[in-house]
Amino acid sequence: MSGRRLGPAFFARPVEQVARDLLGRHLLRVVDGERLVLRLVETEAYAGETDAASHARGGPTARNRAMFGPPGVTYVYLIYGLHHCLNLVCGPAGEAAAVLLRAGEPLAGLERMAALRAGQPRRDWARGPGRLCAALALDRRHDGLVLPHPELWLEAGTPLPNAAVARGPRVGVDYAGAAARWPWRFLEKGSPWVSRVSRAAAP
DNA sequence: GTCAAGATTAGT
DNA sequence: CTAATCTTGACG
Repeated sequence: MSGRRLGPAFFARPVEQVARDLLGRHLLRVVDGERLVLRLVETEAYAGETDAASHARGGPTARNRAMFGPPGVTYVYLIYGLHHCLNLVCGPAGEAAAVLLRAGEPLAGLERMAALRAGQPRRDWARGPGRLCAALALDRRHDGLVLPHPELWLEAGTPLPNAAVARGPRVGVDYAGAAARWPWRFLEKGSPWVSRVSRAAAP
């Protein structure tokens, strides 16, 4: 196996620290009794109400309620009425900080992910936050779960050394003013599994 | 009540 | 570059 299951203590830290530390960790998902494994290669940190780019900026709503829960809770939202995105709540309860999981390298359950991705090219299974949720069959029903959960959890995996980590501004948050330029996107240098936007931005 | 825009993606 | 399609927050 890939190590111990990560619990609340892992997430109860500053959100940008957790986002950095999630790279190289393993995200596990059980679908119909089958184990799917992704090795995380791209994340983004979002703070709470002080972050103009965060969904929590306006306080709690029906959609973002889970963000205000304790560390280790999932926040899954629907974007553009089409795609789901998975976040993990960080910091103390009520702070509403969370890490968006943007991309992962598939390690196990490839056939199942292929079926869930319905005809997409194999290399595209988990590149991008919407694709990641599609590959793992995650949607709003998985909002507010407490990790570790019987069908969704994180294992220690192998954290990346600093030399293997790149960072840059968050994607798609131009509306957020100065906060749009905070370097809170973290990714594995040179990984072919990072999202399309991160590949385009890479040298 | 209306309405514009969004932490995206696939297809022109 | 644009369509697809649902939730939210601003505005009356």
